[in-house]
Amino acid sequence: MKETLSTISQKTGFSVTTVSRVLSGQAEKYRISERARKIVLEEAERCNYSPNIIARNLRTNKTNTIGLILPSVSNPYFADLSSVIIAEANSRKYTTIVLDSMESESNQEACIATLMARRVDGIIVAPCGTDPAIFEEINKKHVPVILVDRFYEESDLPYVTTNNYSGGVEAINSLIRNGHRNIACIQGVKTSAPNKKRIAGYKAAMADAGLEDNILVVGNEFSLQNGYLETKLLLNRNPRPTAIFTLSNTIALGAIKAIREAGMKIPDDISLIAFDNNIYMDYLTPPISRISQPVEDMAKLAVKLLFESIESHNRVNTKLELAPDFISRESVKNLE
Amino acid sequence: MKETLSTISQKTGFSVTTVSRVLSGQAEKYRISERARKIVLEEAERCNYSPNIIARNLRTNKTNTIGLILPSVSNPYFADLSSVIIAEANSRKYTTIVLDSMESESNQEACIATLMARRVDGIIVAPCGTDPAIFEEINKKHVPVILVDRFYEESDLPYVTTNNYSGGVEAINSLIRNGHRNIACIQGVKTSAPNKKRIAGYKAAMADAGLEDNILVVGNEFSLQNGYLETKLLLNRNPRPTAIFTLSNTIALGAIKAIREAGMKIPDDISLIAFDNNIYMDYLTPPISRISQPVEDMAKLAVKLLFESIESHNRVNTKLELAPDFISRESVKNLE
DNA sequence: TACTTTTGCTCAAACGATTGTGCATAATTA
DNA sequence: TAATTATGCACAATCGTTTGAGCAAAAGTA
Repeated sequence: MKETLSTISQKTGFSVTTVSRVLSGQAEKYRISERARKIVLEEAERCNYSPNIIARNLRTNKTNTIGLILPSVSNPYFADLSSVIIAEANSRKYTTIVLDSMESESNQEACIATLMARRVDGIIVAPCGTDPAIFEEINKKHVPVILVDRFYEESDLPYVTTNNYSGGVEAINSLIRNGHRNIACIQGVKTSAPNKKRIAGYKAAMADAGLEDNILVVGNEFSLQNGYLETKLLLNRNPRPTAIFTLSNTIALGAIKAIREAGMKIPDDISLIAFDNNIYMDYLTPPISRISQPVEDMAKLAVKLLFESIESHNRVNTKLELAPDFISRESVKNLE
Repeated sequence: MKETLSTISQKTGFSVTTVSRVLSGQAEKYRISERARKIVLEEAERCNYSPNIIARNLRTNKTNTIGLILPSVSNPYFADLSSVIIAEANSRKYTTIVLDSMESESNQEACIATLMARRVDGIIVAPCGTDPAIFEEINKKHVPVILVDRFYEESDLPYVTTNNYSGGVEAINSLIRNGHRNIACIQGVKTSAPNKKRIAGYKAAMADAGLEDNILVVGNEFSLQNGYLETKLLLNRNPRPTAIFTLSNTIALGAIKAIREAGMKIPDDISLIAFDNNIYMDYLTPPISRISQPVEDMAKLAVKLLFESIESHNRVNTKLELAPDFISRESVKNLE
């Protein structure tokens, strides 16, 4: 492990330059003789040489590393996302540094500082907060930034997200088709763009059906607890909603907990539709109807955009919305 | 961002050395005057200086980075583990590189090569495969290695894991207390130590109850599909087991799927107990009795051990088994 | 006044790679 | 044979930081 170009140079008698060129595959370009190549390669093999990437990074001013900032690494949705991103980056010979902002803007700033100090070649982020300024500056002056899942509507930062509006519309329309009129929605972080779009879809679909007066949006966090508490309150309302639309998988679990505690059954006593997809949702009783985000496609596209940007040394300004899938299960009662 | 010690040196008139010492908090130690400190700090502030960590790493031969290799980044169990490890490392000013071996030894070797080339200061790994040699060599010659979850019985590499044996015993005893005699077990990767220990616990508890003849172990993968297929077969056996013990959460989901397809109900027609804990298990119908691993404690201890090793420049040889929790729910029928 | 100690700072090497340029020698051509 | 071109390699600078050693000038002491 103490093997360097210099030690190989000494062993073989060739200069560090020559050794470097052979080992970095530039032998052809710099006309290194077959003989020299062979000797150098054999010595490198023998001593198990592994180039010091730190030194290379310093010299080339490239780290072959990307940064990934997520609001919650352990959330299954983001765990899936990171899994795909890590794999995609890896297939391009890049390493990923995953950081957790824990839904806090100050943590997020610390994450950014870490990534900038480590001179990553690009950043993929599901941002928290409402101010795009810091990412815009980085994107303009330093390294490319691609937003994923969450984005800033007023900014021209590139992003890949689900078509959250149509997801909201689809969810509500399916409820309306089943005769529901009194549909409540439990939201997550109010200021996040996906949340806003889903709410917009919900409201538009309700309005289209002439149900403006029944619009009811509660909650403020993408968490189980939020789902639980808000559902408790919803179940006490008069009239009680016949259906609940939860804007995340965690909120859905909280809602289920509250519904059970009230001794009620899904879908007989109340219907439920959720955003997000997780395999376990099919194993709940009943399986939950849901709006599934194309996580793998989103992750792959985000990486693709990032590398376009890195390799071209230009910024992209692509904004992509991928269509969600509606997965119909048995958590919605037909009231007609 | 093009700000370096050298540019600050030029602006302020102090040498690069002095600037470096002020900015790295060594002013006291090297008797830099208050006046000089102030000037340098102000200039650094003004131009928004951020040290080039790559250069620092090269010079100090430390990267303040640890590597984490997992068999499946998206598996909720490992997602939880990585979340805690990332946070713990971060609180010690370390960055984590997460890599996915995808349960393949050749991938695992590639991961190791990546981490060594990047000169991480230490490695935490839930290894796959049965050969500890490569990790032993790294641990001996290069950087400290701590195993987590999975480990090698014959090796003296340090590890933190669950007491999988007692977990197996507890699961089976609880079934036996409920009158079960015909208990099948669906395992994961046969060669992994946790799997072996769980099986050993299962067999010991069965034997203690005089049920050697009823011992039945099937399966070979920590996956939903394995759980599904093996359960299909188990349900066709004669006599059919009255209870199934699945060695992971994914296997449990597969078992549930097969049981449902057969038109059977848990626990009325068959009982189920699983290894691993996930919040959604409480929301299944019925909630699943399970052996919960202390993921957070394991992660924190693994990080603690790693840093002991890094900071002391010595290897630790601690081997820790943490007691699992038995979470009793309604997936087990009392046959008596 | 002369010597010692402290203060405040700089020099220059080092970490390990990459890379533009240059220089012999060998091979080719005229 | 002389001029030209091709071949094969090495020199030395560079990336931005850290750090042991050293050296004036200022302050303290005798």
